[in-house]
Amino acid sequence: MTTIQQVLAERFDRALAKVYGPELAGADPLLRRSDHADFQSNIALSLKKRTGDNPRDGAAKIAQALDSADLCDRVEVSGPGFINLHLKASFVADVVGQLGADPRLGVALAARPETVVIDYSSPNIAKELHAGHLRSTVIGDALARTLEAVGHRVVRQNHLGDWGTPFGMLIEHLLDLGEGVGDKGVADLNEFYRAAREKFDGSPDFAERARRRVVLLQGGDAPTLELWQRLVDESKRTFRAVYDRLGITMRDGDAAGESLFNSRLEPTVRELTDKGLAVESEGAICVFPPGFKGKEGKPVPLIIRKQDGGYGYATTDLAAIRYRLHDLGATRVIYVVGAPQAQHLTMVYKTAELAGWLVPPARAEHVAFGSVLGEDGKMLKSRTGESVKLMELLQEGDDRALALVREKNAERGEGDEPLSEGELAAAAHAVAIAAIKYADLSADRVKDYVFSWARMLATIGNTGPYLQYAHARNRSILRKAAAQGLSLEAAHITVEAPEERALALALLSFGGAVHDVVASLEPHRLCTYLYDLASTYSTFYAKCPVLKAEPAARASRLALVALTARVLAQGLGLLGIEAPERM
RNA sequence: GCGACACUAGCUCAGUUGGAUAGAGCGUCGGCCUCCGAAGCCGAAGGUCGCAGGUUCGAAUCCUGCGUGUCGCGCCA
Repeated sequence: MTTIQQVLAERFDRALAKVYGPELAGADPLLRRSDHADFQSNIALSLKKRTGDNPRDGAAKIAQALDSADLCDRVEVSGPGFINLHLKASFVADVVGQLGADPRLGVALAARPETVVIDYSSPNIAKELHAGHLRSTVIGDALARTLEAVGHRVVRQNHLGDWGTPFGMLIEHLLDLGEGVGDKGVADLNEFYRAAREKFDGSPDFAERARRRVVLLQGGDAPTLELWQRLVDESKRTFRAVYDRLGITMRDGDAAGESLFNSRLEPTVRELTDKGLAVESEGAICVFPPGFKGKEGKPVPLIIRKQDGGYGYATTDLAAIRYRLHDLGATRVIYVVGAPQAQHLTMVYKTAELAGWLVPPARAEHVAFGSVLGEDGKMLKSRTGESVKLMELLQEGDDRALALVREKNAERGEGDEPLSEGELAAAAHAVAIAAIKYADLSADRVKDYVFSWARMLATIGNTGPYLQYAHARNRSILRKAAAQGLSLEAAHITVEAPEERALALALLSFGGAVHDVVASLEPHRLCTYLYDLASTYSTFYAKCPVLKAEPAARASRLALVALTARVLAQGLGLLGIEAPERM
């Protein structure tokens, strides 16, 4: 389908060619939604330097030359040189009609589909997912869904912490516990890890065994690998349980943990050394990407082989980015990782560039995010000062949401069948997930945010439940219409009332909002859009009766309602949030 | 010491990449259910966009300096 902006932009091209000649025809008309009209063009202001015209005169010339009789009721120059466009209702109606017929709801496919690798979630083996993993998991998943929706090939990568020195103590602890560990000993992973750590710190004997075990593991000793595999499998099982419950699309097959790169570490170091990028320094082998200065102005190293000959995370990260670019064929590599790692990641990219792995159009991007804070303004912790397990967080969400849904269900009016116990539980779960995810996604991700059940579960304001409510209320009308035998298909849409026009224009902005997220990797832009759509719809809902309207208006409004339901459900879906029929 | 990020209404946050009178929500105050789900809608009050310079027709947005806070800066990830 064509968008309003496309149609207008084409007319501006022609007008610019007419006024200033073909060389300016391609200039961006800078079309924006406006408080003073439906759209405004800022083109005349931006052209001042190129044409010499003062913006008001230029705007007048362009407006005069603009062939817009079929699109606009009025085109006027205003302020310092804005061109205000008041669209004809018939034009808006025509385009929103096309939107209704478009299965993609105006979300254009990417002109150039890419292979995009998204590194997100990335928990550690033998530790449970906790609140610290929430943001990466939720944001990464929303981005994965959104990029897929515009036609990119998305490769999820769960960069599990499944290798390295901690596994010495974990395996020895597993051996100490003996048989039957699969069903009991590892069940509480946090406790398992804590106990292993305690022994490691407390017993030199145990610590020595652990160190020897690490050597066996890295040497590929079969019995050791078997034990390691048991830990990995058990951990993955708990990850899967959390992902399922939270509605995360990461699957077992997406696991690409540190162990995957074990065999590539030595070749990676060799390649970097051969290329002259890595040098010996203080007994270690390091890359010093230019432009990074630390204490006392000394260059900051990426240590790719430690003094003791071992490899650290820098080597793994380099092997991983090489794998993603070369083996997976990515042209876009996205890291959904906390903001504190910004410098480290930049150094990795720089090194990958110098090594000739990361070359345009391929690029690597850090989707940085801030911390989840408790109500005390510090990092979210449980009462006992430990990290909050995601599973427990999700349970609390379900409990709180169930109380909320139950309370609202009791207030239901006549003719509105109460929800069954099963429906209540399902709705509560959907609401809880919406609350948690939306709170995480709706603000600029680089800032910290305070985790507050009261705020995220609020039924008014910019929250997940508010959007779900708008959708559910909307679906209620459609159910009633269907029960009356009214058709939602192929209705001729008209936009007469201002609320209808506002709703139509809001619906038409969906594709743009989705592509904003694709470009910026900032899901909150879609949230802001959806909240605006839901608000606009709520106003329409209050002012424009649907089922009680005259047949022609009723059919048109029903089509708008149906379209709104689709956009809300689709938009929430891109964020990983369900839109229940009833709640 | 060097660097990154943040700072917008009492609180929580937007601000379409330099455009018109800086917008929402919460909270406060005041209206709206004989009418499609009031988990809603409408209205009011509320601002030195951290501070100071600069760039230009125009700056919350770009540049410089400063302040406050958070986080990094060699063998953890």
